[in-house]
Amino acid sequence: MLVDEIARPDDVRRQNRRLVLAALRGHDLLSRTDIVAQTGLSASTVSAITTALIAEGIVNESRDGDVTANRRGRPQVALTLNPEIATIATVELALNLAHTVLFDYKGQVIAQEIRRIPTLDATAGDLTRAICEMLDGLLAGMPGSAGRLMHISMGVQGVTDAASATMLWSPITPDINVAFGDILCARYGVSVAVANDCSMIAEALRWTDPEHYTEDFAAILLSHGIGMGLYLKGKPFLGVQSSGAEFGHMLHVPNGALCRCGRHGCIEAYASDYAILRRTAGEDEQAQPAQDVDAASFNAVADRARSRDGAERAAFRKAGQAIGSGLRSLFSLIDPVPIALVGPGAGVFDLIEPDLREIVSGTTGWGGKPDLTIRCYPDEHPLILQGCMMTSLLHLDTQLFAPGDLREAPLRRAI
Amino acid sequence: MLVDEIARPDDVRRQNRRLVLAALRGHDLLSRTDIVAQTGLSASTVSAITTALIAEGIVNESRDGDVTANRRGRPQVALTLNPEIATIATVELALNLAHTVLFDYKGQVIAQEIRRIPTLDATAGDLTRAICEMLDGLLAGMPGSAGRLMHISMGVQGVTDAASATMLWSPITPDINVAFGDILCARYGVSVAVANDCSMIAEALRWTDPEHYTEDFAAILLSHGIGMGLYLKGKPFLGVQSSGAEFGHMLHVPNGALCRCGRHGCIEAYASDYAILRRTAGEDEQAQPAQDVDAASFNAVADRARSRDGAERAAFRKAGQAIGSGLRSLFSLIDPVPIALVGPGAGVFDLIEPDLREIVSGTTGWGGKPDLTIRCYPDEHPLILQGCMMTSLLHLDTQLFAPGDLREAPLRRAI
DNA sequence: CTCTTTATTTCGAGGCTCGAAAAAAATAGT
DNA sequence: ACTATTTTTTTCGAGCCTCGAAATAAAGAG
Repeated sequence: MLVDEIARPDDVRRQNRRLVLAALRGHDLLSRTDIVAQTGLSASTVSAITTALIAEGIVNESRDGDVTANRRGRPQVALTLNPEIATIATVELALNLAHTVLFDYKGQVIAQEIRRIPTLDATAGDLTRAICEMLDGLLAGMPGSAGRLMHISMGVQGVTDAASATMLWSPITPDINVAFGDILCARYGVSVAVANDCSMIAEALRWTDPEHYTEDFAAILLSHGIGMGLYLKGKPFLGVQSSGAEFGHMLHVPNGALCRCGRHGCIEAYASDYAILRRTAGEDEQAQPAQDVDAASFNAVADRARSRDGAERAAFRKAGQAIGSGLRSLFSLIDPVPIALVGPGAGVFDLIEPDLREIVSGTTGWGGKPDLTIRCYPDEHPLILQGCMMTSLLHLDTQLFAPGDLREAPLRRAI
Repeated sequence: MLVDEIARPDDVRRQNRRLVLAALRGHDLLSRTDIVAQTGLSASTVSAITTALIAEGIVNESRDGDVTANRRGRPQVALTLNPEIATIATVELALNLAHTVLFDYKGQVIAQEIRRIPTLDATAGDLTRAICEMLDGLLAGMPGSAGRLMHISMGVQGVTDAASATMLWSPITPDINVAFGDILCARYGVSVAVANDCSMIAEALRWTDPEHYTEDFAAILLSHGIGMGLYLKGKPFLGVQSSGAEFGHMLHVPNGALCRCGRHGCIEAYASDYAILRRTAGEDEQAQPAQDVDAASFNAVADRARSRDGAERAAFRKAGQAIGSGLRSLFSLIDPVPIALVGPGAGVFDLIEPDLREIVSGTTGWGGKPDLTIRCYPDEHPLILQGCMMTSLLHLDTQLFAPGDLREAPLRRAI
């Protein structure tokens, strides 16, 4: 109905606990006084909240890390998140690749495994079996951490539904509607978040570079496919059905080139690696997209594009136009925001930048700000990993470690 | 910083008051028991809140409107918003038209004036002068209401910045960056909301037809220009700089037809009335857009398009393709949502629907739901009016009538 | 005129935040 | 060595809030 949520007195405490945990998450070592300064809460409230957090084992006093030594007055005692209160696991699933990691509550790596899997020929069963094998192995190797597993975050290439923690469609495997969330939840008894890898990248950027990526920004992954992770008003923007912002499948040319999604004219059909190679090879726009493009041949094409003005350079220019066209439409809807380009395509930004900027320029027709900030991150994997980690840790901070819920078993998957 | 907002105990009461007022706003006559059922609050809390609201004069007990007559037990006493506690004013500013209305707190019209103004030749000063004259006249005619004026909402054609309550650019007048908010705020001493007319339409739909327009939907105005009002997750979506979702200026054809905004290839340059007439007249795509298109000639073209297959019909088909192309991109970003088409363009929907649907079809490449709901509302003015009204009333409900703030003078403009 | 039924208010318990005062724990000065 | 000063942290009481239970109010039914 129209009724929003009803507020209860203890919601206040929940919210302020979140604030304290967020402060601690951002700064590792903080005294109570620091927390007062950061959050704006009163000293009494911070005292009450921190004593509770310490009693529950979520936060530790760390005497050795003395923040302010040799000053007059009672010394501050530094607080820090207790790394051993929880373990989380992350899974990155990409083309021919699965990467699982175990982290502690402070975000330090406990153990990890990278495995090459022929995903194009793998069924949903194959994939889940491999992932579970890997997780089982990690947990078995770290018996101390196994019992403390509290959340799993998964970043996958493809279209996901966050609400049902399902991978709806992915270019890396023929199977569709794979309910990774339910499967992993059933096996490990913890809540599971499944999201598009681009959402994870956005999450990572927000935490690693809060200077530049604060309230509103977009991370665009230029790789095998074209995806986007979007932050609006300081919150991750997932689509209405929470299948994410499919930047790569905005329409660039009506009835244009064949896209891997089966439709025609998508941005991806001009700007992804397969699109660039298809054009470079002189194939028809309607030719079936390659399922896999290896980095070597992509880089070879980029090198040729840089050395001489030919079909290669033209293909990258087309890519720049496609992305620029998408950005122009995106900016019409949500106003210009800082853009992060991530993945192999970011490594060849010099080849696409001029055309991209030409199309985007004059975004605001009535004379608004025309400047466009773009930063490039050629390697997407560390960002995906970190995004998964932050997703899990933030889930613990906000959901699980809210008062009262602490001891309840997390039976359902996460939002 | 990263810190969200800090919660205090009285925030709880504020939120729950909002809930009670929202229930009353939606149902006119409600007993305390009804409110308990609607909101989920306890009877004690509802009792406490309603007695406070009655004491402050915001709510009235209405004995005559007996909800449940002739039943056993103590009869329920109906509560209703007190229409006389506040007056609000709305201003609709469109091409050659200004429409001002005074409403009471229950949303009933007190007085209104419609005035035809040659806006294309009017300066910002002319416009504000006219608006103030009209408002002064209405307030003078209703001496009882004048002192109770508490908010003004303005819906204008063009690009607005809600945060600064400014009209950044508008097709109806040459002047730009007109700070209507500051001007009206200074003159009447109340907070002022200035928004795009399409946002107002969305607001109105949400309240008049909550069945169909709940959490997520878009209202697209097809008229002199092409605009959009968007609701996401039950909240109005204004762009990052809160200049709104400029659907009409998404890119349809790179380097395409000349748009009134000065750029090329915008959807509006194909789908607005001036675009259709330009094409019908056989003019070049790059010809300067007409500043004003009268309804009669537009309808004449539509009639010809219906009667024979010629340039007219082709123009409407182009319009359908442009809108369809925009919808396809929009749906890629935010998933399909119900669409309301509003304004003159909605009256000729039969002419654009086939092409529109053909382009949109297959929106979700991976096999998601393809169904697209479109409803048409040929007359935009009642919706704009109602949207302005609801914006003001909701502002009073949520901001002004929160406890503690009641007697403070509203000196700044609204968000 | 009493009984039953339903609506609303009152009252006490248990939260919460906050400011002021108290306690704790160090350095500085004599 | 011992007191004064300074800074951090905790404790305590006031003033919010919601809620459940009990009390009160106001009808119709018998």
